[in-house]
Amino acid sequence: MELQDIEILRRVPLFAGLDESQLGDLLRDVSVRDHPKGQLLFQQGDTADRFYVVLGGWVKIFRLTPDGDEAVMALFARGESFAEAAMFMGGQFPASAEVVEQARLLRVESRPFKNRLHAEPEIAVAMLASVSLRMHYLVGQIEQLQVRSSTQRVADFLLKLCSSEDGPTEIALPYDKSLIASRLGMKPESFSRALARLRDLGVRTERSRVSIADAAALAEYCAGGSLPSDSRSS
Amino acid sequence: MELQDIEILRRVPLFAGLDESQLGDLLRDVSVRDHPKGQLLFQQGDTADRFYVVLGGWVKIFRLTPDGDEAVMALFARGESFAEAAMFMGGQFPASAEVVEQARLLRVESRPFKNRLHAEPEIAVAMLASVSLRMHYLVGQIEQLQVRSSTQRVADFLLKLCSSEDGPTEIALPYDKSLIASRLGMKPESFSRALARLRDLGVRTERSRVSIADAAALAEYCAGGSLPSDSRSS
DNA sequence: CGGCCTCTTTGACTTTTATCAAGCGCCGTG
DNA sequence: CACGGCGCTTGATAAAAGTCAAAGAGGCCG
Repeated sequence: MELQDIEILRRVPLFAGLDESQLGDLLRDVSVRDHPKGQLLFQQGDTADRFYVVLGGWVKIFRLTPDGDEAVMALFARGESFAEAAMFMGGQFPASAEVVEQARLLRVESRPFKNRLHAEPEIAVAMLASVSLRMHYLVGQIEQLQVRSSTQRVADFLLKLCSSEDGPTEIALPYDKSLIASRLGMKPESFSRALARLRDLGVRTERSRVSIADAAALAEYCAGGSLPSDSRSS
Repeated sequence: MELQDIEILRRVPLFAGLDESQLGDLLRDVSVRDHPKGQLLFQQGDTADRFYVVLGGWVKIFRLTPDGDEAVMALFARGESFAEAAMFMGGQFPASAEVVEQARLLRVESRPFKNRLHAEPEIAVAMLASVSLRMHYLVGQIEQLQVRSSTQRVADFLLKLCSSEDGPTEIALPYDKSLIASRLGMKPESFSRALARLRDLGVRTERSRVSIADAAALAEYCAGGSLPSDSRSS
């Protein structure tokens, strides 16, 4: 468990509201491990006795259709937790999870975690606080879908992918572009065009490799900046 | 506390995951009251020692700007809870709340509620379960903004307003149309046009009164149906 | 009663994204 | 190595919603 990991944990809604000592207590019972691409974390029907937080890499949640091919239900990236709802409920995992790209995961076991909540109900209350807050925020976002343009969403996605460094980077798309497009709520065509528009900001793509010349410029664009070709600026 | 109230409570994320007896335990410490329009529930800065669930009517959350006029931050309708994040955190309300339209509210006091969570941590775990589940759902909705059209959102809004009866109804808009539009994430012009489009489905509007000839038709349209004028159907 | 102000509606136009269609390139297989 | 499939890109077009502008409708106040 490294310092950088803690910073990421603080951004996970479940843990965001905990104070130093509460977080420390919880972390006594968890493990952090790196997982190779392709590893199966759990399968649909397994006992939901744990949940995970992604510290790096990618994990996909999927189910197998009767036809035998898989339906990807969700993709989780750094800073996101998954399977905690199943764990809290205490049944079985409703889907399977597989590491899509070499991933660093925090694993929280149900037993010690729930024991901790019983011993320190304040932790549960703090979690409810931050999760409630986050939920209201999300509901507001949904109702006012005044969100960002598709190009901004793609830029945001790329930024989350490269390890939050400012300089030039090269990253690998963890998945088919059409799947990424659907995760970002747009059609593959729109995704492709968005990438093309970002070329003006120093984003080159070749196959599944993307090179980013200036992450800071991307970040500024996400935050409301305009594309270089846009003549009008505020 | 009437049977109908319980049904609504079951739809509130915080309570959705509780079993019969857990919910019963919690309800021992709450009160249900009808509030007249205009009543101030709490003011920014008050101690956050309670939260509410809307069983009927409307409540607005607002702050006063330095200029003296109010900025509405949120509107809550039946089936929504508010101020629980502030209560869990235990500080002060960050904004004020006022009854916009004669409202029936469930009021939950912090002290007995938190005592209950301490006594039965299982309740906290169940709440975390359903809130987590809901959060994942919301995140999915946000990422894939393939949501519904603005007209469908308006239809949905109207349905939530009329007390879920099928027959013809007449309802009063609780607020300026431009404010409702912003709550629904669209411009006032789009809201107006959406209402115009719904006329084909038996929705008449006159001032702030809206009459719905056939709620079932509206519901079907929300669920993916098409407008009568749409020639193509699936 | 008249004038003004705000909210609402309507119209014309622009922007954004989906849709339809075609073409390109990589890659595995025969 | 040619073929065919599949994913990706690109172009043209259409639908949806935002923007700008102006007109209509109530309500409030003098």
